[in-house]
Amino acid sequence: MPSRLIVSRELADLLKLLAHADRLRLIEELRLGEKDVTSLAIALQLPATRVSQHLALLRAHRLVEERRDGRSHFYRLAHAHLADWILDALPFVDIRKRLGEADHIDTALALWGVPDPNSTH
Amino acid sequence: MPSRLIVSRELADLLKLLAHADRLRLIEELRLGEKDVTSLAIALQLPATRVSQHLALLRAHRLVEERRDGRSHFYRLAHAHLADWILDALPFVDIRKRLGEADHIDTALALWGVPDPNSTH
DNA sequence: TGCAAGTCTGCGACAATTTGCAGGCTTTGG
DNA sequence: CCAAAGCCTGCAAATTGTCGCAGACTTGCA
Repeated sequence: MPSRLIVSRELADLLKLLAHADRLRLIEELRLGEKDVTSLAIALQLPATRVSQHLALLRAHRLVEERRDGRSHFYRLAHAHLADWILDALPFVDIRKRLGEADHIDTALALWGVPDPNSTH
Repeated sequence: MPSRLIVSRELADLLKLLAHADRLRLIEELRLGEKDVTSLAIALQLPATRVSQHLALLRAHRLVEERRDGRSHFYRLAHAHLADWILDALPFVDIRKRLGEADHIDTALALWGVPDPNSTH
């Protein structure tokens, strides 16, 4: 019954794909909608070549989808909730890195334009 | 304002830590409660040394906590919802790997003893 | 047609991770 | 005290991932 092994391998592949600061920022950057490679490169202050390489990886695993318009290639998230799911991991980040700031998580969420859940009910 | 960069790096570190099939299986194995190293090694069919090395990593990032009783070292999840959050990622796994099985996700969940959410309401 | 903008892919050097093995530490039982 | 059980750490080889650069491809425009 190696099914659990197979599933854990697939999950590990997915997490490996996401385990890179630039790719995480790309995904969060696409939270609000599609963007082209140049815009993403400017927003993240990265060379367009590297952005393209990251997007190629995300695309190979079907996490983003591509649309071409003229010379530009626009990318969007294939799963609308992927960016949310990633931010759900913030509580698991080592507490020692969040020192001195009890509302660090909310601050981080606000940085990505996520409304504070504590103020919505 | 490099805060977003810092947060993305912390998240990437966390994901990197989780991006290993053995460590994922360890975490899922601890879902139901604490276990000692030998039990984990037997359950996962891995050499105890490797299990210990994986646990050391998870421990360094405060994802698991250790309790010593005699010669045995028992480990438990530091965050009760970590295992759940990981399984929430199953919908993002490349659809091509889930061929021919529409309820593959539920099957995977059942493999780890998670009750089917579709049958609870 | 020619050229530039925008993006992609291949390749090589460099960096990080994984894994088995050897040895060490602590506890239990005699 | 001594030996074995249970676990941990350090180290080196092998594997894997990253990143910059060079070159290619397509599209828009003159």
